[in-house]
Amino acid sequence: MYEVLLNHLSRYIRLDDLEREILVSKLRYKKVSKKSYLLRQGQTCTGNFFVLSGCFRLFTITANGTEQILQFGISGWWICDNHSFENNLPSEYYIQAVEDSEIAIISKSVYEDLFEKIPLLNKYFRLMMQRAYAASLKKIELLLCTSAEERFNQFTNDFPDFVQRIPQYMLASFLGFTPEFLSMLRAKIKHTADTN
Amino acid sequence: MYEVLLNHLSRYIRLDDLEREILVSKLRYKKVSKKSYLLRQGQTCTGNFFVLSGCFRLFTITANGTEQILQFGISGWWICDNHSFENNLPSEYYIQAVEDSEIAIISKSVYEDLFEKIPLLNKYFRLMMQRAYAASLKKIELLLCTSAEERFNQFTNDFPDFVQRIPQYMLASFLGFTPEFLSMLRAKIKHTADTN
DNA sequence: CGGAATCTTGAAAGTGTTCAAATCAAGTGG
DNA sequence: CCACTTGATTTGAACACTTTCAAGATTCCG
Repeated sequence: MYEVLLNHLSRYIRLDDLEREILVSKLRYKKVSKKSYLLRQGQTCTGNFFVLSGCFRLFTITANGTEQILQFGISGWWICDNHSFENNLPSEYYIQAVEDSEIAIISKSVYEDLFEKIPLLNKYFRLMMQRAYAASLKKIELLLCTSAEERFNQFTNDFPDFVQRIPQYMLASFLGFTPEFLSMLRAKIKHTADTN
Repeated sequence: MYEVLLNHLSRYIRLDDLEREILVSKLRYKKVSKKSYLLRQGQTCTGNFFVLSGCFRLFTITANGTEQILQFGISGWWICDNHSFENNLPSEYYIQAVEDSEIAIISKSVYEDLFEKIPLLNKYFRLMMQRAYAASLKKIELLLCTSAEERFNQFTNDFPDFVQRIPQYMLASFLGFTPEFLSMLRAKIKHTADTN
């Protein structure tokens, strides 16, 4: 049930059987059907969610009422509003399943306790946070240094299968432009491909 | 010498005297004069740098040859190319002092050892990475959801004193637009203020 | 003081958005 | 399983925001 998570953990830290047992006993498994929410704007984020399968998006609603996707979470990644989670504050974000998905939940109520019982988890989450931070910095660089067209091309090259999985309008939002513009890009690319 | 760092640490974890002593013995203090570099593109990042005083910028050179600032580091923040540091890879970034500064360095050679001797540091850096990650996510949101003008106004309101400290062209770069455009914004604001 | 770095100004050009309408795809209930 | 409704994508024209380039003014620092 938690193999994906346990495998993932073992790539960063080495837990003994007892620790693993404690961890598993604190986890909660959940099937999440497409379009349902793990978190809505205004709610406090009560869990840290590990994606076992499927896909989630973290988004906010902008001043002019449109959805802006900030992150996707797929198998092997944690997704959470850490700020809300840590400080018990209402979140600005929505976390929604893009596909039927499965997750492992560490809820707020057991989080601190878990770190006390398994101190090595501090190292694991240090590395996870570092990874997420590095990914965010890379994204900032992409947003600041490249045009919409370059971002689209690069992302399509780097994650061709993921691009197939999600609706185009979500991809456009994530990459920071409009669905109409993405449509134009696709038409342009198709055309240049045709004329070769 | 390291008060800023030790105070900062004590806000997140409680070290005993021995641990503190070990930590201090592994740190290296350095004065860094304005415009000198802690890291250059192509080099491997050999230290994790805590800013005791002063200010640094982390930037890259874009395809068209201009500097793009991704981060500032001021007193109380760590600055480092984690990706390069952890994996011994050449960095894409420059880290340069914006002012005469002082830093505490944890170098690569003692980093792992330090976590072994003081496991509690895993918690501290977990929280630091989480904080840096949250800040990055906030910045991504800002870049995706707001116009250049809004970004400028918001940043100026949130960090009025910091804005005074740095050259305008660095602020423009950090916020993701050109110095010329910033100049225009300032003129516009000045004008609307005058006509009130 | 002199030279380099920084900031300002304005016109022209580019990139991406908005809006509205048409087409296409997909999910649902009868 | 088809018909219907809703959701997603496409297209094009007008517009808005930001950049580019070039020149001039200003400030900083040795």
